Amino acid sequence: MHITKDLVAASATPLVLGILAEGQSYGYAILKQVNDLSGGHLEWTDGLLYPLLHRLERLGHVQSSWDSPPGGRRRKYYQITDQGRAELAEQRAQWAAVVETLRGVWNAGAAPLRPITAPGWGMA
Amino acid sequence: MHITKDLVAASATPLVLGILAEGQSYGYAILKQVNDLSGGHLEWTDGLLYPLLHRLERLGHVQSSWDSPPGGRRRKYYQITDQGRAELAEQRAQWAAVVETLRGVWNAGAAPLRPITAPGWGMA
DNA sequence: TGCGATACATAGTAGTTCTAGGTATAGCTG
DNA sequence: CAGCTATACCTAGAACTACTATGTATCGCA
Repeated sequence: MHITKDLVAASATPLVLGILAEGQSYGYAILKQVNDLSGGHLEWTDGLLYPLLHRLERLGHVQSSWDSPPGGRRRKYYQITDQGRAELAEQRAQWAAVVETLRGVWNAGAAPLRPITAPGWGMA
Repeated sequence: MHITKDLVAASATPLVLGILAEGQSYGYAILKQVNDLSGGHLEWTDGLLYPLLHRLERLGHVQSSWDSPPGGRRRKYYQITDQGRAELAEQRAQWAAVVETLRGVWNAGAAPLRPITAPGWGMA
């Protein structure tokens, strides 16, 4: 399944912030993790991720620091900031609102009487 | 709550197709319906909707026909095509995949042991 | 020593989108 | 009937964004 550009764009920031909320990571690892977590549906390239990380840093949502161990490749580790956690909460709320709206439309014809409350979609 | 541009863009097509899947409608009514259904979170302008409807028509997802009753304003009614229904199903599947991925990330730290299967998110 | 994987970066094009403006009419109010 | 608001539709072009293509460098392995 190919995911449309718009959906990829809309989910990119919350995905990265969500991953970093669990612990610091670096570009290449995030890339692999997203491609893995999505079951291969989201096919991110590094050209998508690095500019996004730079933007998040510019906005103050993440911080970076280089790690250059003697016997290994240099990596730029990113960690989420308090401001980034606030942004993540905000994004989750927005996603919840939009998903709720979509479900309202999609379920209107299909199952009008089913009372639906999905788990895991509460506001952060 | 202000919804980001990207999320608005990503949800616009599935919303319109979803609304038209329940019956034909016209631009102005769709506009009101979306603003209403989203609880005011999605604030669409006509400048967003009309070009979108034109694009959907160009792609063959919807068909339009003018209605100009003697004692009323002219309206351009849109109805979904078979191809449009297929597209809607595809979009639902994509949304399900992305939402699933996001939930995987977001729940990882919060509730690792909860087995989650949301209702209403099956592929069309 | 050559290749694939790891790791990061960005210039510039190619594309999209949203603002701002335009047309027109119905219906209400004074 | 003049003026206003709501209804109803449309689009040019500026303003913005994102993705492709390309570049650098090192490690591990055969």
